[in-house]
Amino acid sequence: MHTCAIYKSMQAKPTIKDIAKALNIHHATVSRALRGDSRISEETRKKVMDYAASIGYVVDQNALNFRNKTINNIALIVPNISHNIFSSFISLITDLANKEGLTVSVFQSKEQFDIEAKVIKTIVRQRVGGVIASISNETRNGKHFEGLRKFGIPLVFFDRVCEDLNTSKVLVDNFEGTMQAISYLTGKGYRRIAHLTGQQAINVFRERHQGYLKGIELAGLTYKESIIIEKDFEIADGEKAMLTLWNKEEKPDAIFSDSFVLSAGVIKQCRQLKIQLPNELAMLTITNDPYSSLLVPSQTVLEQPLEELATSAFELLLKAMNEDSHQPEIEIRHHAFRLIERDSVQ
Amino acid sequence: MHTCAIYKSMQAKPTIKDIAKALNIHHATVSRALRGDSRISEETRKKVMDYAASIGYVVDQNALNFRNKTINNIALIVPNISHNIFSSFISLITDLANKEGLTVSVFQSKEQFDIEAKVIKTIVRQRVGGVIASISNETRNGKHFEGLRKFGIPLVFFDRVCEDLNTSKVLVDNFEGTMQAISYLTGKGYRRIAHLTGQQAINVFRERHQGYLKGIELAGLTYKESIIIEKDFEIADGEKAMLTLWNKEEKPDAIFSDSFVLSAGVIKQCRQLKIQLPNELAMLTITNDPYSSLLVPSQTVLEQPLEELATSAFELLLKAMNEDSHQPEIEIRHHAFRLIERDSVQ
DNA sequence: CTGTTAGCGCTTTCAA
DNA sequence: TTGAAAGCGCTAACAG
Repeated sequence: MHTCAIYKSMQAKPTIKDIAKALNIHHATVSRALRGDSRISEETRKKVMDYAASIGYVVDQNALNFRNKTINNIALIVPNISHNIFSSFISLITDLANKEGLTVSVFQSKEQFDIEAKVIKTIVRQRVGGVIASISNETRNGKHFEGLRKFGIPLVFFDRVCEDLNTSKVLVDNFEGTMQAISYLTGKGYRRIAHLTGQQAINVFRERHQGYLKGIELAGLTYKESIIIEKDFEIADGEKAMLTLWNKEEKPDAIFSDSFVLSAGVIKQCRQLKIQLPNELAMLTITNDPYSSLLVPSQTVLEQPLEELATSAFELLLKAMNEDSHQPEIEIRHHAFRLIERDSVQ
Repeated sequence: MHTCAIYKSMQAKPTIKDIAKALNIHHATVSRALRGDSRISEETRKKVMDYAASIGYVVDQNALNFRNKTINNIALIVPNISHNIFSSFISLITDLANKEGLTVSVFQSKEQFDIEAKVIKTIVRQRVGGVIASISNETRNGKHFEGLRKFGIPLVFFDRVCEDLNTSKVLVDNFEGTMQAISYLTGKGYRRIAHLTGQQAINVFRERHQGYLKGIELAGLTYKESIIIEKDFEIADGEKAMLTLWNKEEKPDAIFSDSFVLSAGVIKQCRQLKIQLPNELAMLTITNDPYSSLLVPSQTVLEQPLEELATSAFELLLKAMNEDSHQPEIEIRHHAFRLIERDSVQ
């Protein structure tokens, strides 16, 4: 993200001075008229408005922000824009922000720490009003986010967070939700539940794994098999994981998967191995992917409450942006998963 | 998108004047030192750099852009951020833009003309450097884009375009591609191919439908059944369309679907109707959805070359942004579909 | 090599 | 009700 290529604006845009000159009044008067200042006479106001419209005057938000030291945009950092959970989140935040007159700049870390750090530097330079972020798989601490704090740029994390940073956070109740999901499975009679998850350095995966272990423990079971995928999930990871599990002495009777993509891989592998789903193997997936219901069998899922997450994150960000103090009030919100029963569990 | 809520920046940030004062030099010298102007002595440069780093100085991009009348961001308007094709496109454009030191603001029309028009007004105010857009289903002409031209803001359309606007465009060869796809199907022996498509006012759907008709004609067939979904596609639309087609006197032996979502609905309905796929019914889908291979049967698709589209769109935008003339050179690029054979056609 | 000055587009005192 | 002047952070032209 170098900065050599910055582009000249191509065209002289009309300014309030142009209007002022044309109407033989002072540009401050024009400014006031355009903003509907009550001290300006109706006559002048109309004259200014009409002329402004006729030449296609539009206020320069850049100059405005510069002059007023205001800011009308926020930044969103996600690991991967094109992943459904994040694009849905971007969509929700964009709508909320636009309603408030805020513009949204999106950035992706591509799950890489270095890119994330670069993005943060860019964001500081841009003087955005605030940042909502979900960290990359490689991120181990939040030092690179400190630049934001130094510049008083509010930061709210969602889902994947820097636990060492004292900022507002919006979290999904991974531990609780996973534990309950496991109880749900054991309640249905499943006894050998395997867990497909991600890097344990990331809060969400660690919490889910702990919830899994707790759930197994609570049910008094002994079978515990976890496969931890260290990189970004791909379908092939699910396929491989399933193969590994099925080649073991004791085969699972249920898969608890932390990702739609992994589940898709599992299903693919099951087709290969002629495993009957859901008869021979139940599946429960964490995801809110719109296509989970299209898989065969349609997936029983633990749905992340994306709308609540987005609303909370945006609320907390706005609150922080509106606070005067340099020590913004920290708030951590938890949202519960929703279990959606479909055909992959019987 | 009202504008009442604009936020004050919370904190006094160090400026070059602070540095100048502290070091007893002129702020212009600081400015030059920071930018590595060769005229500044190594000693001064180092002093400035060190002090700047020590107080955490970061240049104010806002002020920079204002002063230089430069712009370092572009806007992206899509119908729906969370639709895979668009989020993938956003992802690609974001990476290309960031490499050039440009920031990307995303907007979505939600397939609504009114929102699209509002978004464009916002973008003009923001004085972005350029716009890449794909229009909403409701958009019938490009008058609301004229504001951009008036301000010399370059505009490049991709995929869904305003045909009345003389701007650069990046298109998929819908007519050609569809025609070839139909030939592919007829070559495989299919004789009753139905077409599921969208509003004929939108270039992509109209072109595909024309390609479909041409393909049928070329094969000397008589069966022609099209179902046109007027709104944003949903799974239920695919289900309903399939039901309608199957209830007709003459049933199709192949479905040519303009959307992954519609195909998903078709498959769902086929399961309901106990139609054997692909034996009783072949399917060919236009999409580059990463999950088309996960459907059962995995979908033979006409893939949109998203990377090429994004690269082209960005190239054309950059070119337009770099041109001095007020009459930018218009370029229209076409990209071909790629046929990916899977199991839904035998 | 460095300082001076002016100004980008806009708003906000202060004055009239 | 309007005008005049100053200044946000930065750079560039000119001078020294």
